[in-house]
Amino acid sequence: MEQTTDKAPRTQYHHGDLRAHLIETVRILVEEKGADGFSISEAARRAGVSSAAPYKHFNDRAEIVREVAMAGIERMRQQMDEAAKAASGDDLAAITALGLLYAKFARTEPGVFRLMFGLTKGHGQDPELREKGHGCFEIVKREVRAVMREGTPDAEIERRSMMLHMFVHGHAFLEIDGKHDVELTDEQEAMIMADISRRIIRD
Amino acid sequence: MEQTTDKAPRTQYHHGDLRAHLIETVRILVEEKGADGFSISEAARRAGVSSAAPYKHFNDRAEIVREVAMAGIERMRQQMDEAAKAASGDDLAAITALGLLYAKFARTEPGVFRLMFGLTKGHGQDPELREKGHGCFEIVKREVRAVMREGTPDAEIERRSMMLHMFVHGHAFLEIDGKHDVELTDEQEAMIMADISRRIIRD
DNA sequence: AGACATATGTAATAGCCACTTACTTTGGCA
DNA sequence: TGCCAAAGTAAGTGGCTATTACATATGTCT
Repeated sequence: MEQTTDKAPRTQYHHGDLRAHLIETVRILVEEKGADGFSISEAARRAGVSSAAPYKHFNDRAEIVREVAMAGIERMRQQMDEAAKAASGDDLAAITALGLLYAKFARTEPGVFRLMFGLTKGHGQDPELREKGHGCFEIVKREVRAVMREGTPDAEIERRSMMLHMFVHGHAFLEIDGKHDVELTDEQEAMIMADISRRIIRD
Repeated sequence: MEQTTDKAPRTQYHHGDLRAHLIETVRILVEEKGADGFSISEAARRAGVSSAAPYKHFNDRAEIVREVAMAGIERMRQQMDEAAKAASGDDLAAITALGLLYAKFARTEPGVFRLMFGLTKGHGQDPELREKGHGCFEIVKREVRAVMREGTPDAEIERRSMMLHMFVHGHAFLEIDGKHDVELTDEQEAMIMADISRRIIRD
């Protein structure tokens, strides 16, 4: 029925769902070769279409990559939702779990993870990307509020949540960029994440 | 005497010091347009030489960019040295100052800062870059050791230093990528940096 | 001083890429 | 059934990386 095999030519003139297929192909290429290590022509070849075909579905290269980044944020938000739900209530467990998930996502999809952040100049201004990122941060704030004493002002919730985000964000990037002096085992990472959660949340 | 003006053709056949001039030109281009927003041809045009000239001094594009990143790390290390020296002894002041400097460097030279880290696939494996980065981290560890009680094991110094690095690294990237929900004033940043230093160092 | 080797420049070129234009095929719907 | 819009193709433009063959300057040795 569907022709999704890489590099194989189609039997039908029309692809079926070239747009979605290209986004997935580019996602794979981003992981294989990095965000700037592949060409749209290459993605088209893998999809079995001409190099002009992608431009029937996207204005330019940046738009395809942007879709891959958006899908990545969406994926992360879902995983964060699940992780928070699974550990909610247990004091700092949910916050620690969210931090570990952030790092795990970065390790699992380093290419897409990089895309979700440093993409390009002006990338941070894209309102849709911003909103999706905001959605992830809301999950963190919700869990932070849950473990802080009642009456804590919003600004303080925001401040603690930001501090947590800064930490896990730096950890994730240092790890996928191979900048850690010493590699952490999973246990050490879990210990550090629980430790920093306590240090940041508790007075 | 010297012809360094952009886009102007030289009067001499030989440039004088094209290698250094190109590194500086590329540094500027990296800040203006991002690491992948410019071409070596463009740098050559700005330097007033043919598009083939750069390849007399560098094997490929990546090598030029690498030199720019290296110079950036070196610049940051010098600034860290000064910052640590200026505040040393004052309990957590030196550590806070180092954190603030990290963020300030990222704001001042975001293009080069990105280069120094996420550059490309396999970038983290470059031994010379790693060693230079190591030099920066040694400054942090030295200051951490200075404020922790005597007899603290190396592993614990390393652990606290890593935690500090993770935090400031995440803060720097979230800021230059425009991902902070709310912008921090300089005062708020200084407060947060002092706060996290205390939280991470103190038991 | 003269001559040669080497360093450093240029022009021309190959191969790839992003993106456009003009044309073709196909599927859906009136 | 016939027609139109959607989605494909082939061919072309201009730019980029990198190479090759060639030109010119620099310095060193006698």
